[in-house]
Parts: sequence; structure tokens; C-alpha cells
Amino acid sequence: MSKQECVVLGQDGADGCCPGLLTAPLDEDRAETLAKVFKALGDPVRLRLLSMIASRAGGEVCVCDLTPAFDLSQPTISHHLKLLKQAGLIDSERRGTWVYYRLLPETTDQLAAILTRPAGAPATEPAGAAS
Amino acid sequence: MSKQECVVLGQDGADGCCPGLLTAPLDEDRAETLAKVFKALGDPVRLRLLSMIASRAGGEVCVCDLTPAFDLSQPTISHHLKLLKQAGLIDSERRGTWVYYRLLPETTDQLAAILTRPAGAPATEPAGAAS
DNA sequence: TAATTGCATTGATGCCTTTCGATTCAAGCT
DNA sequence: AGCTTGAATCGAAAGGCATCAATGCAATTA
Repeated sequence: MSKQECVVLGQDGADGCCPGLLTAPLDEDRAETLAKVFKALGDPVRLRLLSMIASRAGGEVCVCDLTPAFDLSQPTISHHLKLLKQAGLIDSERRGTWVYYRLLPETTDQLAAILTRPAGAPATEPAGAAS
Repeated sequence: MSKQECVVLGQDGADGCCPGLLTAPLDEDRAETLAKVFKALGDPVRLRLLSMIASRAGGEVCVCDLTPAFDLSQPTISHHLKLLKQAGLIDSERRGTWVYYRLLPETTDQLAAILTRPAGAPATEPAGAAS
């Protein structure tokens, strides 16, 4: 677990490895890719769904356990789950009648890494910026 | 940097400290709060803006340096900066004619913490889930 | 095979967001 | 004061998103 550190969110470590948001300006393609994932997290229902899935003991949750936790229709929950899945945050598997969702930890791990600034991060140092 | 760890995103550490997304189900209020921040990150223009601001050596960027980096009108950039500011990700200060934006690292730090799963996170353990 | 239950897809509707041009405000300069 | 430049605000238009009821598909059961 050292090499494929930043594979999921579409960045080859050509210049080292996943510089993150806070160290170097993002190019357009990478910004687009990352925005899709953050957009998937930008809804309270999806955040709660992800949280319920991720915090489950066995690592899996049946849709039948998720739906009744919300005051929303079943198609709406299904739609949100689909978006989370398309964002690479969760995956699903059908077993018999039921469908189980589970977290894909690689994606959240990378998001956390992307939002983490390197050890000696400058805070408010009044250095001369390039004009 | 140990006590006010999870203050910014509106959670009092009543039950310890910021359990994060992945350890316990999020309550509605907290999901709403977090969703606003993630929604602010869910746009490629705003991600690039944040990245440009955060990675700047002096910790500050003049709007006049940000606007020409995009194929967008000045009001549009101003609008995106406003959303990032409302999300608590950046702050601004006017000095003379120009307005400077800077990162608020506490917020990104907390997001990173929220997306980080605790040391021994269960992956795909087939434990018996509640029926 | 027919009926039932669990979940996904479809199509429609109302709201929210992105973007723009035009305008306004703030600050420095003549 | 008047002018110029940098940045925010104000509508307005276009597209996207969340949500629902209705429907379709998959799998188990009678």
C-alpha cells in the first residue's frame, strides 16, 4: 500500500504522487474528476447513506435497511445510491433477493489525502508573491 | 491543536470528538452542515480556485491573479469565491484597491479528518449484521 | 406459472445553480 | 470633483438536480 496510493481518482504519479489540493494548482482535468466525487458528497441524504454504509459492522448494508431511515421514496434512495456508486465511493452486490452496498475505502482514503496539507504548510506568512 | 479539533464544522465534542463520516451514522443536522462544505467543493472552478489560493507561497492571492486564469467572466469568479467563503474554506481581506483571498486550513483539516477512518477499520468482515 | 417482494429505471415537475451583461461600490489618481 | 481600475452585486436565462408516482426487472415462494 504505497504505490497505488492515488490511482482511484485518476492521477498517474508522474510528478511524484498525488500533490493534493493544497500544494499545487489543480489542472482542469483533475479538477473535473475531483469535483464529481465532492459533488456526490454534497448532499445530506447521500452523506447519511455513505455514513450508514461505512459505519456498519459487517461492512455491508442491505438497501432494505437504508430506505426506511429516510422520509423519502424508495426510488429517490435508489437514485442517491447510484450517484454514490458512480462516484466510486461505494459498490453493490446482489445476493438473492437483496442488494448489499459497501464502502470503497480507497476513494475516501484518497480524498482525505488530497485534503491533507504537507507537514510544513505555510499559513499566513507575508512572503512576496510573484506579481 | 488538540481540543478545538472539530469546532469549525459545527460539532461539539460531546461524545468524544468528531466521529467522522465512517465510524458512526451521521445525524441530519451534521449531514446538512457537512453537505454544504462538500457542495462548495463540488465544482471544478471552485476546486481550482481553492487550489490556487491554498498553494500560493505567501498564503494569499489577489483576485486580479485568479480571474485571468479562467475563461469565465469576472462576476462569475467573484460568485464562486463567495461560495467558497460562505463554506468557511477561505477568507478575504481588502488592502487598498485589491482584495486578497487566503485558505482557512482549519476547515480542510477537519474535512480530511472526517474522511479518515480510524486505525483498525473493518473492511469486508462477514460479521453478523442486525436483521 | 402465477403471485409477491425488493430494487432499479422512466418520465415529469419544481427548485437550485451556473453563467452572463449591466450596474454599483470602493479606492486611488489627475 | 471627476476619472479610472478592481471587485462585488443585481437581475435574467439556461441547464442541472432532487424528488415523486408509475412502471419494469429480478428473485423467491406458492
